[in-house]
Amino acid sequence: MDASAATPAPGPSFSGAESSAAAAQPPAEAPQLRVHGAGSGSGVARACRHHAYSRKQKSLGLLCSNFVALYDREDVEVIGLDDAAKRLGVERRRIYDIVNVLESVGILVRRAKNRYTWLGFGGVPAALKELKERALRKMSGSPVLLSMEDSSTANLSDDEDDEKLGDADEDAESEKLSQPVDNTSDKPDAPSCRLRSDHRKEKSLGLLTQNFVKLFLNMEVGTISLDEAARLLLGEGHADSNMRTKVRRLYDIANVLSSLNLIEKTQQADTRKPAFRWLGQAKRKQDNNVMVSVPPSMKAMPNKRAFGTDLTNIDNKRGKLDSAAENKVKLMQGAGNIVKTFERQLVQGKRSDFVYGPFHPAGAKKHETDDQTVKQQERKNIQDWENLAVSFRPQYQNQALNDLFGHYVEAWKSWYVDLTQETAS
DNA sequence: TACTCCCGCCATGTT
DNA sequence: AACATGGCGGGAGTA
Repeated sequence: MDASAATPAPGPSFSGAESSAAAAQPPAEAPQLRVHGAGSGSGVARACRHHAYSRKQKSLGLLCSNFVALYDREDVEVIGLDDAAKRLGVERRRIYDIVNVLESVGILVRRAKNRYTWLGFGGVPAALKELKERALRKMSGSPVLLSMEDSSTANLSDDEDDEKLGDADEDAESEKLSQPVDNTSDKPDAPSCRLRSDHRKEKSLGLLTQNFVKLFLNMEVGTISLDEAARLLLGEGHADSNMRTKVRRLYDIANVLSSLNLIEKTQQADTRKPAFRWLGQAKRKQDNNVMVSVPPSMKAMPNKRAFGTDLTNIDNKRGKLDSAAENKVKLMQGAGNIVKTFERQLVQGKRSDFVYGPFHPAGAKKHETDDQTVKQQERKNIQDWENLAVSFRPQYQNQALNDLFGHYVEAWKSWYVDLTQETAS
């Protein structure tokens, strides 16, 4: 049976039926699970009672918080997906989402089918470190700042997999971060090169999560909007549909990461555009949400959307599309994007929340954008770029990076010039 | 209206 | 074949 079967159908559903009635019920001592709400303890929880269907109560972020609340305890070791789904009153499918993200940041590990081991927040630093290192490693061997391991993914467009089959790009998802215990090595014929199936994994939520995180870890991007992130991860020249899908996934991921306090939602000071800022301090979120114990089956709400009967993906052709436009993503372009983000922050100076990374360029003061002429500003910006170039470069420890940076600077500059010309016209 | 993002169909992978 | 995973995108809630 599939997810739907595990779905606590509206109504009784939770009758226990399961092995241990105990397990079936949110354990009394179990941490309280929360429900989003404007604080008024009353309303929200009950809300569902009255067809006040609230999306927020079902958000992945909240689910994640509850998941963590449920398992972040000493005595927890093994986590069963079914059990989790049951306790949290959601369908299995959602648990996969959560678990994939959590695994990506080292909070748990998949041990076997249906079985995960809780590592806790203590596992995060190491996971992040590993991510960062991996990216750096890759960086030195690839022309793009951000590990392209997956960005390539999409670029290779959805159908011409294999292009990167034997690629030296090894690890990519290969390690999928974990999987230590089972499989991996046991693959019957453990082909040394990637399987076509990897193609699928390349788009996994877990991998996407890691790359999203890397964006922060390596780029020192203070904040980034999901569009930007998607663009960076995808590379230029992608069908809108691709973009939209990626962004959707990023929303999912961002919500989970937010609930872990790894990132936080803010706004790009200038554009007002929603964006996320890296916090890096994974921990249980302590918001003032109402604490209520989650009813065994939260799905009791009448499904406004009448799912299940819906024929959504009719004609769906999963792998399709993308007329595979230009699969060849210009690496420099990728870099250019990264820069754009960075540059925008610099240029617009309004970004009070921009945080430079460890290699904070001494000369890159954030200039306050008052009302002086744009021209002046532009001139100044260009200069800043130069300063940046100087102050940045020495920071790189390895030569490859160093050279690499040179390219970027050039690209940035030319990009910037283009931009200003464009705007001028 | 645009932005968010839940939901579950169904392809793909595993046993 | 049955079951486990999880990509994906429609379209409903929210702002």
